[in-house]
Amino acid sequence: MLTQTAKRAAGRKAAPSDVDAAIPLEAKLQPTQARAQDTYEVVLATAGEMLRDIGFEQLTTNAICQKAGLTPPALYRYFPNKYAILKELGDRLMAAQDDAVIAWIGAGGLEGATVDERLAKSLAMHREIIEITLRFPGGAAIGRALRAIPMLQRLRFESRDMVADRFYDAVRPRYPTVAETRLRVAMRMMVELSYAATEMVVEEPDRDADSLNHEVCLLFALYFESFA
Amino acid sequence: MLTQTAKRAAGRKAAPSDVDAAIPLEAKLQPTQARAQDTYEVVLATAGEMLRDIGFEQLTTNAICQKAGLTPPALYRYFPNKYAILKELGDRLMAAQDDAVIAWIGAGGLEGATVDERLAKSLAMHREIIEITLRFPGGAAIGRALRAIPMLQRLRFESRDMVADRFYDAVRPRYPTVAETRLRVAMRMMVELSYAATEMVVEEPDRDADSLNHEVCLLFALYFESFA
DNA sequence: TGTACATCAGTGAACGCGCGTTCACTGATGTAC
DNA sequence: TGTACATCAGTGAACGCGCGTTCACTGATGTAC
Repeated sequence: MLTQTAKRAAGRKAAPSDVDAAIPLEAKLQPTQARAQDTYEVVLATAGEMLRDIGFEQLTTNAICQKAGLTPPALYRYFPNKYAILKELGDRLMAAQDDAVIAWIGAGGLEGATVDERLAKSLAMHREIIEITLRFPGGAAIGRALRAIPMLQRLRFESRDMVADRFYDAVRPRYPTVAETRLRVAMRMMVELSYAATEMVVEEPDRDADSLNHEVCLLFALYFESFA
Repeated sequence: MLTQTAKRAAGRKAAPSDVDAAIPLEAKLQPTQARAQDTYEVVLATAGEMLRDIGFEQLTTNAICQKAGLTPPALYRYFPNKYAILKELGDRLMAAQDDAVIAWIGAGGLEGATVDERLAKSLAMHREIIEITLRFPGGAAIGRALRAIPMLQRLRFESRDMVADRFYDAVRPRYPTVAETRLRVAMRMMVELSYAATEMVVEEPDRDADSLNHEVCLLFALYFESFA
């Protein structure tokens, strides 16, 4: 059973921009039978947990198989190597976050009569993203892997740039005097720093998580005011 | 020949907070003779370059030795494993950055009569940090490793928290009405997001580097205004 | 509705490679008198 | 100032382990008639 997010991530796999990678990252076969689907999912779920527990450097395909109760050839039926597994996890996490942000923009998250109102909305969104990441098995570790592994960096950049474009589209009409280049750069910076803020909270969730969220949202709210 | 930064990094090594790590990260022996000092440094320099070229996952001690023109036992004389090398590189990069920021605060970087003046000062500092990172062999890759490798994360957190404390000390008298807890959280957030902004620029140095710097500094300048 | 066959899914066992690491040793440098 | 000795620095060669990966195979599921 695929979730909406998983389906979307699967859809991304065919993107031709990945074929130039030296190491293949795409799934070899898509599972067709229900049993195979389970295997595919259990590999990902197990990898996520192990990523959280031991980090992606210690993560090995053999260890995933052992913990998942599979033999290596079963894993290799679907994934050419461990990076393909990380890529799929990364795709799904990014997609889950992106979907939430895009839905939030679509629901008027950026609109609000007063600064306080806009601040409250963005705070709710930040909390939601953190919630999504914490609930995702190995979410924090996947975030780290997306930054650290060169072949996954592109994924992160593409996700960020796409979200930044949506922000641009949403705020463009509101600040007609700001130059396009500047507004685009500003949105890209804001999205990147929002990611960083999310990671900061999920890496140390017991350290002033909500105060941090609050300050981050205030930071951006004041910045947005300056465009008006 | 040790630079100031290197000396300071070496001084940190004795910190007792590291002894509880399962994998030893401390240098086994400090080189005494000049020839040994060269070996120590060439290992670090080579590791930095390779980190930049292939990433820390592909980095192996054997490969470092081969590229550096050494045999493995020479490396193992000083470093117990590859993480110790990464830790030393991380120590040095963090120290170089921290030194610059602390010097900047000490020279009145946070002071200025107008917003524009303060903005110009912080812009100069951000540019300097980026310059330091780009000039450091494998600087961007070391930054990634500091985020991604669990045993190096602490290093990054300690550096960030220390710098945040310095910021706190510097701005505390200026904003007497702001609660201590809040001001500390705010400074920690600001330093973390500054790191993220630096990494954003060094990862994609050709993409609007200076515009990004400018927006980041504006972002923080406006935020600081709100405390007054 | 049952049977035969094709395809899908997963197993058991092992492979070669290269990784981190070490042993026994030689050569270089420093120092005491 | 030279010699003897101690210590420091680095080498050559190899080790065992576990990693990613594959081969030949069995069992499960789906489908045509």
